[in-house]
Amino acid sequence: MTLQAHGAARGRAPRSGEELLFLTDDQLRQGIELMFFAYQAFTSDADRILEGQGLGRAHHRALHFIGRCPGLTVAQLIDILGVTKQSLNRVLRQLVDRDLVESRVGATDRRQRNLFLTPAGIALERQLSEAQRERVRRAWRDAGSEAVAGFRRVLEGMMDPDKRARVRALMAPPGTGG
Amino acid sequence: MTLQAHGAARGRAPRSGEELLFLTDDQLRQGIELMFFAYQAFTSDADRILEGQGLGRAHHRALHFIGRCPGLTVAQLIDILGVTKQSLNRVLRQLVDRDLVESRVGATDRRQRNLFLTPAGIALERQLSEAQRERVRRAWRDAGSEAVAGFRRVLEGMMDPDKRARVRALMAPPGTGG
DNA sequence: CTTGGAATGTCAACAAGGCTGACGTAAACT
DNA sequence: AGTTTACGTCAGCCTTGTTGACATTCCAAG
Repeated sequence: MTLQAHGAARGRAPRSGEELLFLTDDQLRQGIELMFFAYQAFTSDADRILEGQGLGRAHHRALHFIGRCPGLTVAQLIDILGVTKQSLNRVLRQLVDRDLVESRVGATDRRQRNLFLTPAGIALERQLSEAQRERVRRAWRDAGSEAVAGFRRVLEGMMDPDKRARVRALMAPPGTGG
Repeated sequence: MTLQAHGAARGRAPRSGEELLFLTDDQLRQGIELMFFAYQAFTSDADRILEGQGLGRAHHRALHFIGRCPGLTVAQLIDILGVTKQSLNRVLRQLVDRDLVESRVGATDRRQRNLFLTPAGIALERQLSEAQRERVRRAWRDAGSEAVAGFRRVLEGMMDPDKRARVRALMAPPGTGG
């Protein structure tokens, strides 16, 4: 498991100041597996809570982002989640039926629907994300702040640039210039 | 529902030597979202290749780990993937039918099946993981080696300890003591 | 040799959660 | 007035997960 730099030493001209990363296929594969295993563990917490409640991972994701951005529109949520409106709509309808989410007609544009969590929705979302937060909190605490910074940089770098930009714009509330 | 670190400064006794992380709910939530978005991007590459081929993400995962650990048994693969034998068996049968995977009767224990990639399987697995490797490679290169070390530490820390141990044992070939 | 249990394969039925296509409605834009 | 946009919805399909039940094969213990 120890990352051997397999082949010959090639292309090692050191980048000025920065050390050049020597990335073997083996190391990259380990990174890929780490993503898989970490995500598997990461989703297991909320899944456990949701099971038997008639809700699933899809509902959790919707609850999360509605809680995160109260009033966001259906189209925005579709873009974030990367699903079709039909798929999201099924989930959303179930959440509204259970009084976890409220869908209000848009104020300026009345075609739009602005989504909000109800008190019950807020409570469930808190419960769900608390499980995940606890896992992330522990991992971060054990890894240290430098590792956390690296974690963030790498994960951000893995996103598609345009998606990252759109998410940034949505997540950052309007008045986040300073 | 505890968690309001927001307000007063409490529990701030600095850990000796190590800097104490101030983990607000907000920071943790950002970390959670980062996991979601990065994983979303991360899986999209292989998904694109697989679409229309009659294969899906489940097949990719199986191919990956069979390629990684040639000869591993069905039970080991079930443990790695965290699915039922029925679910895995369907995927495996499709892979065998397409001559991407070979299932050999175990040498020592003939109840077991040892799984291997065929040449065609190796080719497909390479193509799939190359897409993912490219994404990871770019993210790592842009982030620098320290960030990569942090990325790894945090993701490893997110895994369940027993799962991590089992995976380590499986992934490290028998003679990886030195 | 018989029997129990472990590892595996397989069939059936079902559910969650994706997808496409088609259609409807209301509101906004031009 | 006509077109486009945002959303809801119905119908049908696919992948991939689940449980339950049962057959097979083989190792190991009695």
